[in-house]
Amino acid sequence: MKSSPRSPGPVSTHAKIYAVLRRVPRGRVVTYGQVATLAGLDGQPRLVGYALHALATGTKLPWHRVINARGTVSIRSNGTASLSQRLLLEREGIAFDARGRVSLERYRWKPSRSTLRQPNRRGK
DNA sequence: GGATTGACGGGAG
DNA sequence: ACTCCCGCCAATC
Repeated sequence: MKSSPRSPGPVSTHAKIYAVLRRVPRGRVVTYGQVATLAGLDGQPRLVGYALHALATGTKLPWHRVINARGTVSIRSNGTASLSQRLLLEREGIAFDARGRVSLERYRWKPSRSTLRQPNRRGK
């Protein structure tokens, strides 16, 4: 039996989030809320942020591709935004606005039909 | 084991 | 378009 800490499900919440994160292709970004939805935690974007916060420094996960719904790099508890995150994204070809915002309309990752779990995004 | 926090989102003003 | 408030749930102390 798995020594699941206090995970309600068979897989820990973090694991689900990390699994989704791994699918985010290079040059694309996703919002916390979107990751939460894809991870089966629809409506709990904070859990995503918490999971990312627990990531080790040398993680292989593309954590930098996760930004908030405003299209900006989230401010850490540190009080400052991760500058490296922006650099990593720009390095992948993602352009930032003069105000430091990314065009979600343009870079938001759209998962394949197979992994599609999104209920119905604001279909513009 | 209870209380607080936290890489957010959405609505309301 | 921006700011403030509340809520959700897990992890931490």
